[in-house]
Amino acid sequence: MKTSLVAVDLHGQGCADCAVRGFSVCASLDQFEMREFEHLSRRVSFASCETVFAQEDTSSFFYNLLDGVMRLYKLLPDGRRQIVGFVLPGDFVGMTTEERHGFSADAIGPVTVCQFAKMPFGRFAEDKPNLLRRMNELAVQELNQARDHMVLLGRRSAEEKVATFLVGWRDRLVELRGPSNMVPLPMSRQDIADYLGLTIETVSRTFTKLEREGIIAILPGGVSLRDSARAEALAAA
Amino acid sequence: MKTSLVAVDLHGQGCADCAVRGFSVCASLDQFEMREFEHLSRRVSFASCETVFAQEDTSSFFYNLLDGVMRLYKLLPDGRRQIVGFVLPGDFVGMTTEERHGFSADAIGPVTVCQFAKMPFGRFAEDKPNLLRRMNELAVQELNQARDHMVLLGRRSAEEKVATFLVGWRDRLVELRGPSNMVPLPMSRQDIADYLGLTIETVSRTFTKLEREGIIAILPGGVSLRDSARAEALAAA
DNA sequence: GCCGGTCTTTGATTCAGATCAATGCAGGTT
DNA sequence: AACCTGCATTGATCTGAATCAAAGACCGGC
Repeated sequence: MKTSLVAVDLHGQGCADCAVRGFSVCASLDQFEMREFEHLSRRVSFASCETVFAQEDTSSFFYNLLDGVMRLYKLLPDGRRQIVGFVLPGDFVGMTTEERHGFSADAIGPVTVCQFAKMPFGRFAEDKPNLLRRMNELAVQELNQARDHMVLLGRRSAEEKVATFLVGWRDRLVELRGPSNMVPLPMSRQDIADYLGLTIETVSRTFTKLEREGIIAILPGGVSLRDSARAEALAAA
Repeated sequence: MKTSLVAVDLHGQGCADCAVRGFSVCASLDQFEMREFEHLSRRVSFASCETVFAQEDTSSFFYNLLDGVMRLYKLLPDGRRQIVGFVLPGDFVGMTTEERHGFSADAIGPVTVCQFAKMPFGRFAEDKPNLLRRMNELAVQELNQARDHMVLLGRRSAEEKVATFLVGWRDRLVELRGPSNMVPLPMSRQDIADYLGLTIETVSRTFTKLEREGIIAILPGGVSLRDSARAEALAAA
């Protein structure tokens, strides 16, 4: 009886009641596969700012974000940082065939993940075309996002960068939580700067500029998109 | 007899003698699968500067580069261009589940590709875990490259960008053609600029600077890495 | 409420890289 | 050889964002 309880706890209350069940890789599994899959996973929580995995770590786990927000980033030897993405619930992280992750992930605020050991996951996925196709789909999606971000980093002005970020972040939240022009920003200004290839001062000044222009209102913990048409125009431009 | 000849021609002299057979997605197929696969593909050639597919095109084909070099790029409405990658023989291009490509590809010099119609390819791949896993591997590899490039675009100086590009391009050529410090650059300075998020003038000045410092020698059609240790140091920094 | 820390905003100044403007330099054509 | 034409290089100048330097603002802990 005790073992069973522990097991349930370790495997995280099962997938049946999982908030991200319909998204992520799980969406591709039928109920029998799901049952088996359940035993490969483990729910793990991290406190704010804790590191889930680091650049140089051996990549022994995959993660499915259940709750909270994470940042993924790469560090240069001299400490310069580039954030390569923010992770929201339902996102799948750490997919790789390489020995090491190549980037770090840490929690922005408290976070709960569904963790899979790489090896058993690999064995499970090996002969499941549905799951493999789904993983492909997700990888390709991420690749498209990455390419869009390259355009932003290489060819856009500070104002365009910030507007694009705000619109993009809002759109992701809308998909997750439904429409709203209030855009919570759990990450710091420094995080935003490191995501957009700017300095914290430039991000701050650009926020102020967008507010002066009536495009946004700066609120504690986020912004409100006052004139999303103009913000979107800046983002598309 | 005639039909057979035409078919052989259309399907491109078969896969058996294909130069990139051991690389790309093909590496995951056994000889029987290869036989079937052969009939899905068609060799197509493009002249220098011809467009293989455009950003807004419906993505009806995948491509496997057999010979030549291509550039992949995204255009902003106002004409700013970001090159998201250069393609060398063996590289697989156009993998996507989206309706449209989202980026353009054109030939730098004459090019030959192995072209697959998306639909029959999809049906063929559907239940082949080996092939699906291989495609995953390739997608993840590209994603890692894309993330490295984000760091370059967002956080590195002009000199570091150029050095990183030269070292990275040399390494890809070494893998393909064996070791050499002579680095042919089939793309124009403008292409390099649009890849690195710089202007053509800055690229040119940086080449000159690297030459003055004794790190490279500028030759017609390329450069020679005179001091690859120092170039690599700049690239890693 | 007050204190000490961290994060954000604002201001002054600098600088790397962009822009503007020639000039140089091949490869092809007549 | 003389003349294009499309790169590539070099020079002069400008500017957007970085850097340097203070203030504010916003906590959480007593």
